[in-house]
Order: sequence, then structure tokens, then C-alpha cells
Amino acid sequence: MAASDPTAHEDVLVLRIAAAASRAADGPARTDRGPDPRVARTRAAVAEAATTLFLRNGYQGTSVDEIAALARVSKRSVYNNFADKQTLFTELVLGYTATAEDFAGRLVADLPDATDVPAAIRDLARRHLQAVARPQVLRLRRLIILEAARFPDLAAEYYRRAPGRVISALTEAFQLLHARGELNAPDPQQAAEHYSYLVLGATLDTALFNPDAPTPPEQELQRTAEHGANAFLAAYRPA
Amino acid sequence: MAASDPTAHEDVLVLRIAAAASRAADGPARTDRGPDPRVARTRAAVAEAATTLFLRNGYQGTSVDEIAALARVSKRSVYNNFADKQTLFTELVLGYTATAEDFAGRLVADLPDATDVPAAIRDLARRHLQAVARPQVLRLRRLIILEAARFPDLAAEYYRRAPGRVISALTEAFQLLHARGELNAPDPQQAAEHYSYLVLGATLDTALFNPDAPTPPEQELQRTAEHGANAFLAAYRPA
DNA sequence: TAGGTACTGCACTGTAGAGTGCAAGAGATG
DNA sequence: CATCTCTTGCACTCTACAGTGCAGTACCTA
Repeated sequence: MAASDPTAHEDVLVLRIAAAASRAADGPARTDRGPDPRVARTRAAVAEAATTLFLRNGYQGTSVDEIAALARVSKRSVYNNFADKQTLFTELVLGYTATAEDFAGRLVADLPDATDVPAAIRDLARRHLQAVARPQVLRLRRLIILEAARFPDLAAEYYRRAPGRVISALTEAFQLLHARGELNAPDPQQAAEHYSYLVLGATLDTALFNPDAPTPPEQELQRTAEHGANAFLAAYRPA
Repeated sequence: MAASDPTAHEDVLVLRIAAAASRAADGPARTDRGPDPRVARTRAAVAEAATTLFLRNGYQGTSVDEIAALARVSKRSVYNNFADKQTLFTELVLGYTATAEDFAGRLVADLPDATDVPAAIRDLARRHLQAVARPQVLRLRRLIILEAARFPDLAAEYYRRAPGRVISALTEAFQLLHARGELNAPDPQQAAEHYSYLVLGATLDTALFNPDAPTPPEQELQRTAEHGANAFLAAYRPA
């Protein structure tokens, strides 16, 4: 199935995330016997297909029939495994959100221990932008914004757990660095936001208006991240 | 009609923009006689209703029947004045875009003549953010992003003429200020982008994820703009 | 092998929305 | 007033899609 899909090269990531999502949801009650492998297979196939299509064509733009077809599964099986289209959508997105949250948690972890703070922040910016500029991540972000009117709680949850998580981790880190005199950030949350928009703003914004534009080349991302980090460091350097 | 509409308080702006849009499109061929006032009335009513609904519910979320109903006009009249739903949409959005472009052109105009550059940039930031944070503007931006996949050219055009226009005006101004030693911006376009994201990023971003959130209070916008401008000035102050 | 369970195919319901056709009425213009 | 044009109301076509029902089949487990 994936072999005949024109986006097969993206399937590795899709699959990983989809699998996590399908694991997250507890299957039908099956108290005595072990789990039926058919269920797992079907759920995973549906999750993978739905992931691909939702990210490519949005919620409205994806029909359950298409999902079933791409998953090589009957439409009825989709409905046997997910209450309805909305549930399928929210389960998948929450699965991704968890992944993003994990990443966000790790991203900033070693900043407080850095000996060379400017270098550490430049490095952080590079890793941050590189992660966020991945096509799947940009599409997920875009998808959630697209559907924020239909799924406001989902959008809020994503925002809280993905970008919000990074902001709060950075806020803590900057507070510490400020206390140590390695950064001049009396309002650490403000600083964290400024860092984020300096480093990511241009790339995220462009992706929203040009959904089909190719990912900028590695080198350009590095430049963007570095310039953003430099501006941040100049603005917040200790007196 | 507008009186029975729950969003009547927004109608002033809507009307102004809609009128501009309906003016922009040349009506049916009517070479000899003067224009029929009925056509103008109908077009304006449709444009106004469509504006309200598209901004509130998006392109997909708005049906032509709804537009006709809100405009107090028959569905047939909608189709007599606009080829189809897509045309209606793009004509309206291009009308707004022209308005936004005008604004963008004027915004930066007097920066190069400023005697106190930091104060002028802080003031610019306040006006800029205040303009961009208006609900109608945020909704328009959101709408265009939402439909960027369906109308990629429209999205590109908007981006070029609205935010892009501001960036290029700022780029010129910063270049000049750099030459005069009043700003340290060897890459003026980079500086213009950094300025934009520092000042607008947070507000624009939040609006995307919380489409129904109320406009932040005036005072908060002022604070945000000022802090963004200060960070920018700190990062780009002359050596 | 037997019994249970999930998957399949397909027809079907119900809804919604874009766009058209037409005959009759209302309004503008000379 | 006479004519021309726009608007109206309404029925209608087509298409798309969410979700259901059911009978038969394939698969899993003991």
C-alpha cells in the first residue's frame, strides 16, 4: 500500500507517530483473551492513512472513504475502530501532540548547565528551528490552525503542550541565567517569546502562506537560526 | 438587514472594505447607458454579506445560500453578479488586500525623517501592532491562511502586498538609518523581519490558535509593542 | 476443528451545498 | 407610457460525503 503511495518517502515518520497514536487509544473491551491482532492491524492502517491524508488535505478535505481506500480497509472497519471522523482526528492529533511535547521537554534541558551560554543558545536555536521546520511538523501546525475553529480545545491543548512547553522551559532557563548574570532578562518569559519569534517566526510564517513550498535547505535554516540567536543575544546580553 | 445581524458593530469596517471591493470589479458591459443602480446595490449587499460570513466562518463554512439570505437577495442574483463562489471570494480578498497595501505603504513613511529614532520606532511599533491586531485584520489573515491550499496565488499575492510591503518599506528605512549610523543593521532586511516578529509575532500567533479569543486590551498591546521595539533597539543599536 | 469475533462489500439513508433554468414581477430609463 | 434589464422565487440536477445495516467471509484462539 505505502509503495503505491506517492508520498511513501514520508511514511517513516508518519508511521511512527501513527503507531504511537494507535497505541494510546485503548481498544475495545476484551477482558479475558489477549488482544486480537486484526484490531491492531486495522487501527494502525487507518491511523497511518488518516495521518497522511489529514496532513496533506486537511480535515474537511479528507473523506472517510479516502481513508479507508488508502488503508486498504473497508469503510465499515474505520467505524468499527473509531467512533466517528472527529474522534479519529482528535486521537491522531493528540498522539502527535504527545510526541511534540516530549521533544519540547528535551530541547532546552541542558541549557542551564552550559559553560558558554551564547554558544549554547546558538546551538539551541539551530536544533530548534531544524526540528520545527520539518515538513510533517509544519503541516501538523498548519492543520491544527486550520481546524482551530472546529476543534478549539484541541488547538488550545496543542498550543499548551508544544510551543507553550518550549516557552515555559525557556522561561525557567532564562530566569536562572539572569540570576547568574549570564543574561539580562528581568522578564524571562518575555525573553523566551522574543527568542522564539526571532528564531522561528519567519520560517513558520512562510510555511503558513505557502503550504506547498519545499523545505528551505539546511544551510538556510542554519543561517536563519544563527541570525535570530545573535539578535536575541545582542538584545539580552548582560550589561 | 445589518441591524438584525449579531455582528452589526463590525459592519462599519466591513462595509467600507466591501464597497471598495465592489467598486474594483468592473460590472457587466453597459456601454451606452449609465450604470444600473440595482446592480450596484445588489453587488454591495452581496459583498458585505459575503465578507461578514467568510471572515466569520471561512470559505468552506459559508454557503452561497447563506450569503444570499444575509444580503436579502436571491441566490440567483449572487450568481448574476459573480461568476461563482470562488470568484466572489477572490474579488473580496483582493479588495481587502489593496486596503492593507495602502496602509502598509503609509505606515513607515515618516521613519526616515525622525529626529529621535528610538522613539520613532517605538511609536511605529505601537501603531503597527494596533492596526494588525484589529479583529477584522486578524480574521482576514487567518482566512487567507486557511484557504492558502485552495487559493495559493491569492495567499502569495496577499503576503507580497501586505506584510511583504511593510517589510520592504522597513528594509529601505533601516538601510538609510544604518548608513546614517543611527542603527546598526548591516542586513536591513533581516532587521526588518526581526522587528516584525518581535513586535507582532506573539499577537498574530495567539490569534491563529485562538480564533475566538477577544482582542487583547489596548494597554496590553502597547506593552507588547513597546517591549518588542525595545528588544529590537537593543539588538540593533549602533556600536 | 469449533466458536467467536472482526473484516468485507455493498447498498442505502439523509444531508448539504454548488450551480442552473425559467417565468413572472419590479424597477430603471428614455 | 414603453422597453429593457435586473431581480425574484422556486424547483431542479448533480455531486459529495457521513454514517448505518446486514449477510457473508476470513481470521484468530482454544
